[in-house]
Amino acid sequence: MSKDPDAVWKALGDPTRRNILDRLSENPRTTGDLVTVFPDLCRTAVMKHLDVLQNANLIIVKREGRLRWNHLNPVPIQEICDRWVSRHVRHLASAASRLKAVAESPTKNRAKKKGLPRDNQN
Amino acid sequence: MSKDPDAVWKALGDPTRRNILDRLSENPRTTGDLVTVFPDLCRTAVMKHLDVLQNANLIIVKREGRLRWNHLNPVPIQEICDRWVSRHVRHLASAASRLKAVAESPTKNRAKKKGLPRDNQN
DNA sequence: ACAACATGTCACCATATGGTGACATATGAG
DNA sequence: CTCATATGTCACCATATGGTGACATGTTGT
Repeated sequence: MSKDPDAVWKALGDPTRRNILDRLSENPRTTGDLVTVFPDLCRTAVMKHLDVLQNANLIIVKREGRLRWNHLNPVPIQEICDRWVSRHVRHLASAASRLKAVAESPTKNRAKKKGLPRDNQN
Repeated sequence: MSKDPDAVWKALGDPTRRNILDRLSENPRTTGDLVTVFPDLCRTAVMKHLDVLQNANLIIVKREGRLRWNHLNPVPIQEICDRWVSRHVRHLASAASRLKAVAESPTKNRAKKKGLPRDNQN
């Protein structure tokens, strides 16, 4: 369903948009309602953010008369998280232990290049 | 450890930086090595990305002589994912089922405003 | 029908961002 | 010591981005 992870990550990179998604995760809201949530922003700014979210498939928009209802679509978020975690969980673990080893051995104790627990860098 | 989730999310919003993290999750690499991974980018561009990642605490930098080693710090990623998931898992579930209900009931069948499974919009 | 309400669209703007080349500095190798 | 290697720093640039106000369009309520 999420065609473009890049668009999803990019959309999540902005705090206002994450805040919008927070609100929508509680219940759907009309655009006008969301505008009141951000009194420091003008309406069109909020609409722009919603546009980004819609293009990233993070929200589903339903028009009812003059009301535009915005619904959270949780699937892309779950997808990128799952994908990220499944890709990295073993790597994350080994990276963490490696990081721990680096942190615990002072730099000056290192041999020149031999015996380092590092893989080929080239 | 991750002082600023905004910085983490923002850092993850860029595909090059996510790619860098992918590589570092396998094993640490020197800056020069990472530069060779992105032959389409000039060195300083890669360094800029690493700077963003470092400022977001997503990598730990260790200087060894003229080599700069970059290590993945998996903690902030795990933190924002955990926080995001824990905050939204129940909301995500209810939002998903609500979305499903919206998708399954044609718009014109809706009563005016009464009986809608929506909460107070204000 | 008309006014109020809600949203859509567009042009503009200041700042941010991802990228570049050039110069500088530090370390390593011979 | 000199040269090679690796990185640091800076200024610049084109494009992107988050924001604004104004005008336009569609729907609802009276």
